[in-house]
Amino acid sequence: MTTANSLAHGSAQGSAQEAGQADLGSAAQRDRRRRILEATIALASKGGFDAVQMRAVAERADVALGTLYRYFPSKIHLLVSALAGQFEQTQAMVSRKPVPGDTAADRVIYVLKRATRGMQGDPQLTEALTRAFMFADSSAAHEIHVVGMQLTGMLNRAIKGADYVEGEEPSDAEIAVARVISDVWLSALVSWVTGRSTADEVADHIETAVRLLLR
Amino acid sequence: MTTANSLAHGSAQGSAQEAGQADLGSAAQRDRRRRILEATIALASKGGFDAVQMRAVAERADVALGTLYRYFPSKIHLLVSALAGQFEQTQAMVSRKPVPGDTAADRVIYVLKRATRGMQGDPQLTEALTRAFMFADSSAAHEIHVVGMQLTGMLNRAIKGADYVEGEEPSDAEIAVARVISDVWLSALVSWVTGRSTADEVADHIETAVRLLLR
DNA sequence: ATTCGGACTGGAACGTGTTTCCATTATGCA
DNA sequence: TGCATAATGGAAACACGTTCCAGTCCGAAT
Repeated sequence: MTTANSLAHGSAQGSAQEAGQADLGSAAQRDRRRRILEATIALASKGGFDAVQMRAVAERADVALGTLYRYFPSKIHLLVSALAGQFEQTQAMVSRKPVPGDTAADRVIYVLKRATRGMQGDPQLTEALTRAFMFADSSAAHEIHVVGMQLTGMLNRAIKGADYVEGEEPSDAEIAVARVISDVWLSALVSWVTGRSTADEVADHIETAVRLLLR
Repeated sequence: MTTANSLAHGSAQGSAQEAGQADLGSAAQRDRRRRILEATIALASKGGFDAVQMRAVAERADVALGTLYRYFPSKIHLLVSALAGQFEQTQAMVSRKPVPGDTAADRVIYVLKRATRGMQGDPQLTEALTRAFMFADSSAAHEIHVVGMQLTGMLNRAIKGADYVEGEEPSDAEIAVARVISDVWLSALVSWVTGRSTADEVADHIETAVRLLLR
C-alpha cells in the first residue's frame, strides 16, 4: 500500500515491469502525469527554462497548481523528470540496433554526436533541461542520479560495442572512463547552452576528449 | 573560512585602466563594491545560495537595493564575480611558488586536491558559487569566461611545472587536456555540492581522470 | 557660491516559484 | 448504497529576484 503520495517522483521504487515511469495507482493519475510532462516539454521547447512557468504548465496540462506540485515538488524536479523521460525515449530508439563503429572511441563519438545533434535540434528544450539539471540541488539528487545512470549506461554500451551483454557489470576502469566522458559531455552542453561555444566547438571538444580517453 | 576581501589589487588607485575588472572611478565606489562582495561571501558562507538574498546583501553592505543592482545586474552576476574574486585570491597564493610534483599528472592532482579541499572547507560557500556558475545564462558569459580562463590557466601552469613561462602559449593539445580536466573538476564539484558524491569520491574521480588524460 | 549631472537612497511594485486552505469530487471499502 | 479518506480544483497569500521612481547627496564645471 503506497502511503498517500508515493506518486511524487517518477522513478524506480515499486520494482515493476515498465522500465521507466513510476507506476501511479489509477489510470487517471498516470494520464495527469503524462499531460504534465507533455505540457512541460511543449513549453520548454517553445521558450526554454523561463517559459516553463508552473502556472502555465498547470493550465496547459489541465490540472490545478496544487496538483502539479503534488506530482512534482518543484520546477526543478519537474524538468529533471522530463529530462529523464526524454533520455529514456532516446535510449529506446538507439538501443534497437548495435552502435556502429569499429573501435570504442568511434562508437562513443557516434553516440554522443547523435545525441548532441538531437539536442541542438531543439535548443530551447535543451536549454531548459540542461539548466534544470545543473541547477538541481540535493533534494533532486535521486532524479539526477537516474539521469546519470542512463547516461553512463548508454556510454558503456557504446564502449563495449558488440560485446555488450545485458546483465554484465562493466569494470571499474570502464566506469571511470564513462564517467569522465559524461562529465565532458555535460560541460560541453552547458557551454553551448550558455552561448559560450558553438555546436562545432562542442563536437570537436567531445571528439578530442574521447580520443584522449579511449586510446 | 575564506573570508575574502583582498580581491582588489591594491594599486589600481590613481587613474589608469588596470587590466582586470572595470575599475570604478571613486574610492567610495571601489569601497562599495568591496563591501558588496564581502557581504556576498559572508552570507553565502553562512547559508549557501539561498541565503544570498539581494535585500540581505544590500543591507549588509550598507547600500540601497538599486545600487546593488547597478554594480551587479543580477544575483548570478554577483555570485560569479565573487567566485572570480575567490579564485584570484587562491591563485595569488598558489602562484608564489612552483607547483610540487615530478610529473604533470602529479602536479595537476596536487593543485586540484588543494583547491578541492579548500572548497570543501566551506561547503555552503562552495554550494552557492558552484550553483551560480552552473546556472548562469549567456548574460553572464563574460564573468564565466573569466573564471574559465583562471581555471585553465591554473591547470596549464601545473601541467608545465617548472617549464612554465609567463607569456608562452600552451599548445592545442595542452589546452584540450586542460579543458577536459576542468570539465571533470566542475562536474565533480557539482556532484559533491548536490550530495551525490562524498569528498573522497570526488578526490578519487579527479585523480583517475587526470591519470587517464596525462599519461 | 551656484548650478548641473550623475550616483545613491528608500521604498513601492511586479512577476513567478512555492505554500496553504478549504470546498468539491473520486475512490475504495464495509 | 453510503461513508471515510484521499485527491483535486480553485484561489489567495507569501517570498524573493528584479524593476522603477522620486527625492537627496556630492563633486565638477562655471
